[in-house]
Amino acid sequence: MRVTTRPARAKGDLFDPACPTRQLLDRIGTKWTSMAIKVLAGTAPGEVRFADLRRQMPGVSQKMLSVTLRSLVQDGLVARRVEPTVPPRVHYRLTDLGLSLETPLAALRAWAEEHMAEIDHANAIARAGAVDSEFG
Amino acid sequence: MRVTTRPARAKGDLFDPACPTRQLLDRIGTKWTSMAIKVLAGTAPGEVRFADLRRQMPGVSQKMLSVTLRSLVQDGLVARRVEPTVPPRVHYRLTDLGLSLETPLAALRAWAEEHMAEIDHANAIARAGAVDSEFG
DNA sequence: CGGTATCCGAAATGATACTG
DNA sequence: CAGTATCATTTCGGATACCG
Repeated sequence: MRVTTRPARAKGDLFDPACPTRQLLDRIGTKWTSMAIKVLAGTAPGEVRFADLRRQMPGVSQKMLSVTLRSLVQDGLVARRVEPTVPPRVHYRLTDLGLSLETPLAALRAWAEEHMAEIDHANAIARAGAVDSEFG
Repeated sequence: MRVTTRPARAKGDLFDPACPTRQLLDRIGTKWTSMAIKVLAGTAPGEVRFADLRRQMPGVSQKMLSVTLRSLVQDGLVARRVEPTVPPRVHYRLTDLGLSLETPLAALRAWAEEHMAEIDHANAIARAGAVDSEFG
């Protein structure tokens, strides 16, 4: 997953340099990243402030939102703008690159909304089977 | 990420029951899941044996492949067939559900292959900036 | 307001050894 | 061959406290 530091690239390259998918999933697979992108995409091309973003992401801690946004900014997916007022106001928006990621991500969301019930059902069956075997 | 046990659903539901995307990313975001799906999709509708699968996934340990496949089977994305020979031969293939997931996943892979260089570049810039500030 | 630093528990992954 | 069990390591994420 790796949200915080990003120096583990060298290790990954050792056994599979040609797998950008894994690198991408390391990013969007973190707990809050895809949700942040979704909210930012919903606001695009407008900007959102830190506190607003946090309000739209129930359960996220201040630290994790900060860490998530920092990594997105570092990856060039999100742009950060600071108003030098006191207190400062910080605005976030998706870059063009970030927006282009929204398309395949939205497709994945659509699949999830359409099929997660089937996955849940499969898990229920598997759970029931495990219980059955305990009765046997 | 959660590949092994799957009882943490209750906790997630507490703050966001309507987010199947997170649940899906909890699954495909694990280190080996998406790679396994990719290999299985490349072989579909045929089957692949455990050892073959492992050979096509450089770096995966026997344990992690086993854990990954078990979770995919439990989720109904992969079907498992055992030949009762000695030694036994176990075959894996994507279910229809798993195959349907391949489509949005392939879109994500395409995006990754097309744009990861830009992400790397953004990271290089960010890295350089951090170095610059140390010179300042 | 918008962070950062630190500590801690939980979870993922890997190495190794053993089994049917 | 295809696992499972156990142990050790790494990383993630949350809580808390402090800063400009």
